[in-house]
Amino acid sequence: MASDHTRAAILNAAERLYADRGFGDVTLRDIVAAADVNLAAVNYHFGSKDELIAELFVTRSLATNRERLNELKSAEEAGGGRASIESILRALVGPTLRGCLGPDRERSTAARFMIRASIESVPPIRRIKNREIDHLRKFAAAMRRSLPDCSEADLYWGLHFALAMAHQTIRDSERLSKLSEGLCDLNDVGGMIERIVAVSVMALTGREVEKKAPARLVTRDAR
Amino acid sequence: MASDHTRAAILNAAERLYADRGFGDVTLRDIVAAADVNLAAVNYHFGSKDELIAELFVTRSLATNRERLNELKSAEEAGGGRASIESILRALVGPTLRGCLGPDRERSTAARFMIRASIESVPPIRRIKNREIDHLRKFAAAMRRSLPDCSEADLYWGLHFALAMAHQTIRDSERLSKLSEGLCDLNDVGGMIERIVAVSVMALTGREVEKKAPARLVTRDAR
DNA sequence: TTGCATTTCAAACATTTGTATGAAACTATC
DNA sequence: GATAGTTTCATACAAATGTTTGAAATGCAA
Repeated sequence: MASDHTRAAILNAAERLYADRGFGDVTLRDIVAAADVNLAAVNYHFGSKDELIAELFVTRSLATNRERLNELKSAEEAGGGRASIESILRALVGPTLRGCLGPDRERSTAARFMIRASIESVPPIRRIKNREIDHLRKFAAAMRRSLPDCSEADLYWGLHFALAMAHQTIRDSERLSKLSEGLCDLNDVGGMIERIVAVSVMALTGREVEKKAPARLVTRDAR
Repeated sequence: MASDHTRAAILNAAERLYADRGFGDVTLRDIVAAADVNLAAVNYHFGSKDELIAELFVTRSLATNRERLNELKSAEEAGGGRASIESILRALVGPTLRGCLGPDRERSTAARFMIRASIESVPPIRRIKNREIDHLRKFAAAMRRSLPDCSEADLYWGLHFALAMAHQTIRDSERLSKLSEGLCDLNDVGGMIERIVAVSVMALTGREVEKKAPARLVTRDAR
C-alpha cells in the first residue's frame, strides 16, 4: 500500500482549497498543484473527483455523527435510560455548531470545509446527505422516550426546527453578524447552542427551559 | 424594441429548466433549445449566462419582498402603527413559504425555481442575496417597535431563527417528509406558517402565542 | 539481481462550456 | 422603397476540465 503519502496530501490540499474557495472554483489541477502531486494521482487514488469529495465529506460527517451519538448515549446513561429533552437536543446540535462556529482562529480547516459543504450543495455531497435520515431517527426515538406525551408530528417538527436553526446559523452566520452589527456574538458557541436548545424545547413543550442553561434566549428584564 | 418574444421565451425556458434540473446541469444550449431560439440570443439579450440567472432571481425575489412589505404595512396599519409581533413574523415568513411550498399541483415554476436557488447556491445569486440585509432591517425595526423591551440581540436572534425555520423547511421539506413518514403535512402551508410564527414568538417573548393561531405547534393534551 | 506489483508522471484526449463574430433577415422610419 | 437600426442565425473560438494512457520510476519479495 506504499506510504499513503500522496493520498493524504491530496486529501489535505483538497480540504483546504475547498474550505477556502468553495467547490465551484477549485479544479483538480489546483488540488494537485497544492498537494504537489501529479494530476493523474487523483483518479488513481480516488477514482474520480466526485469520489474524492465524497470521501472528504463522509469522513467528516461520520465523525460528527459519532460525536452526536456519544453525547446522546452519555445523556441517556446519566438519566437512567431516559435523557432530558434538553440534553438530547444539545447532543443533536452541539457537535455541529461547535465544529463549525466559534472564534476564527480556532476554526479548523475541517470545520470550514463542512460549512462550505452546507452552503454549496454539490451532487456527491447531496447523495450522501440523503442517507442521513437513519441517523436522525435515533434522535427522534430518544425524543419520543423523553416526551412520551408529545405527538409524533410535533416531535418531528421540533427536531426539524432544531436542526434548521443550527444549520442556518452555520450557513448564514455572516448575515446575522452583519444584520445585528456584531450584537449577536457568533463566537459564543455555548450560548448559541443553549439558545437553540431553549427555543426548541419551548417549541416542543410549550414551556421555557428552567435549569442549567448557561445562557438563555430570553434575557430581558421586562416581563 | 421588437416583440420581446425571444427574451421572454428565454426567461421562461430558463426558469423551467433550472427549476426542474438545477443550475448545475443546465447549459445555455439546453435553454436555447427549449426556448427554440438561437444560442447567441442569450448573450445578445442578457449579456451573459450569469446575468440571465441574476435577472430571473431578482424578479422573483423582488416580488417576494414586495409582498412581505405589503403584509407588514397592512399589519402596522391595522395596529395603528404598531403591529403585533405575530403579524410581523407572519409577514416575514408567510410570502416565502406560501410561494415555495404547498400542494404539488399548485407549486409554480417560479416557486420551484426559488427552491432551487435556495438549495444550490450559485455565484450570481449569492451576490444578490448579500444585498437583502436592508430589506430585513425594516422587519427588525418593526419588531423593535412591537417589542420595545426586548434586547437588540434577542431581537436579531429571533428574526434569524424565524427565517432559519422557514428557509430550512423549504430547503429540506423532502427530508422532513421522509423522516416523519408523511406525518408532517407539508401541504398545509398555513399551519406551517403558524407553527413557525408561534415558535418564533416564544423565542422572542418566552410565552406562547395565545390568539388567532389556526394551528398551534403545541397541540398535546398533556400538561 | 531479477521479477512483479504498485505508484508516479507527462502528455494527450475528449468534451463541454460560455462567448464572440459577421453576415443575413427583419422592422420601422423617412 | 431605400436606409438605418435591431434582431436572429450558423458557425467558430478559446479556454477549461475531468479523465485516460502508456511508459518510467519505485518498492519489495524471492
